[in-house]
Amino acid sequence: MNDKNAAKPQQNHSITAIDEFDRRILARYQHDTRHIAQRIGEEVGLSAAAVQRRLKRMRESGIIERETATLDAHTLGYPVTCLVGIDLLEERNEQIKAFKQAMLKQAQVQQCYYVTGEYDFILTVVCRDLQDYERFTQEAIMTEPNVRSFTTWVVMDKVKVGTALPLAPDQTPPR
Amino acid sequence: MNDKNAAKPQQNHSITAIDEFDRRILARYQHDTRHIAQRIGEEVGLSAAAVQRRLKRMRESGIIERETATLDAHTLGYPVTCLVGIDLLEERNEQIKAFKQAMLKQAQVQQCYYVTGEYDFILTVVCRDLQDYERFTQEAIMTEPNVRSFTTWVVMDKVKVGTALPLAPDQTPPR
DNA sequence: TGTGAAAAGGCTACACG
DNA sequence: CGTGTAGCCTTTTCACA
Repeated sequence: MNDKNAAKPQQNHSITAIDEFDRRILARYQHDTRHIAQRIGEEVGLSAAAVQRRLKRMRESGIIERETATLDAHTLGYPVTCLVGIDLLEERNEQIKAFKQAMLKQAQVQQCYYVTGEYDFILTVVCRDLQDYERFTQEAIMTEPNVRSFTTWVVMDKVKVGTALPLAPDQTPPR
Repeated sequence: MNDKNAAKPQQNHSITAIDEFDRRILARYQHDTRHIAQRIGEEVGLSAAAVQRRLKRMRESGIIERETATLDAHTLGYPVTCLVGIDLLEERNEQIKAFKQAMLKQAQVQQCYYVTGEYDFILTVVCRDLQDYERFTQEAIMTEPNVRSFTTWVVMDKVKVGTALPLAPDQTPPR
């Protein structure tokens, strides 16, 4: 049992049961996966083994989707981040699907949302400089036959990043 | 009572030196922090100990900023994600700073970018439903005295999430 | 679920190239 | 100077109550 990169054909939404302990575990673990089970256990009032069991179960059930490291984009050569709003010519299923596939293949595209409203897609793109961004738009965006227009917002400050969910319905003290 | 992660007295942003081994380690580790050092070592041609040392060094130097878990927002009660473009009335330093602080306090705000162009800020917000989003806008956005207007894009599909950087897999001649 | 033992992985000291 | 090896320590996992 190794990589299960295969598509998940089903999502056990209804079967997945989360209790208050799980929430309190996740509230800590999502911020720092190196936060060890023993300490989480002390904080939530459970043994380390119980915390491990719950983490394992939540990984298998898909509640924990992945565990990743956030790197310093600046030091690694990508000091510039741009958000891009894209308007397509035709919003037919084929076209949408094709554009999604194209974005998945672009390594510089960090995020890609298919949205309602003024634009069809909104991207987050990292680049080495603005010249690199221009090259990206020419090679990845403007070559897409279905793009009507796009708008760029250059990020001046990443005020908040990450995806920590609000899991704190309460800070009920144990005991 | 062991050595805790003491505060980092210095951050060598500019002096940090990364070689090809580090890049190849990060290329794997950033996608999956449970990818153990021994296997990384086999893949990049280093011993497990060397991989550990390099990971530790990169944590301390700040190249690895944090290690987090991405959770299933849908199952955890936040099935709706909205992107929000915000236009401020005054772009003075005080106002900008105040708005940033306000967004940092909002747990539902996953991401917040201060950008150039058509908007001043672009947010990613998770919510329980559209009614919850409306409440959010009323309580978190419209109460901010400096907001001129805002636009909402509702996410229909998270085509791509996460922040994995393009780390030249094997071919990065010093350029 | 908690407990305690076994297994696995991470961390460090030391010698080598 | 960084690596590999070996050994220790921590963390996770498993069997059982």
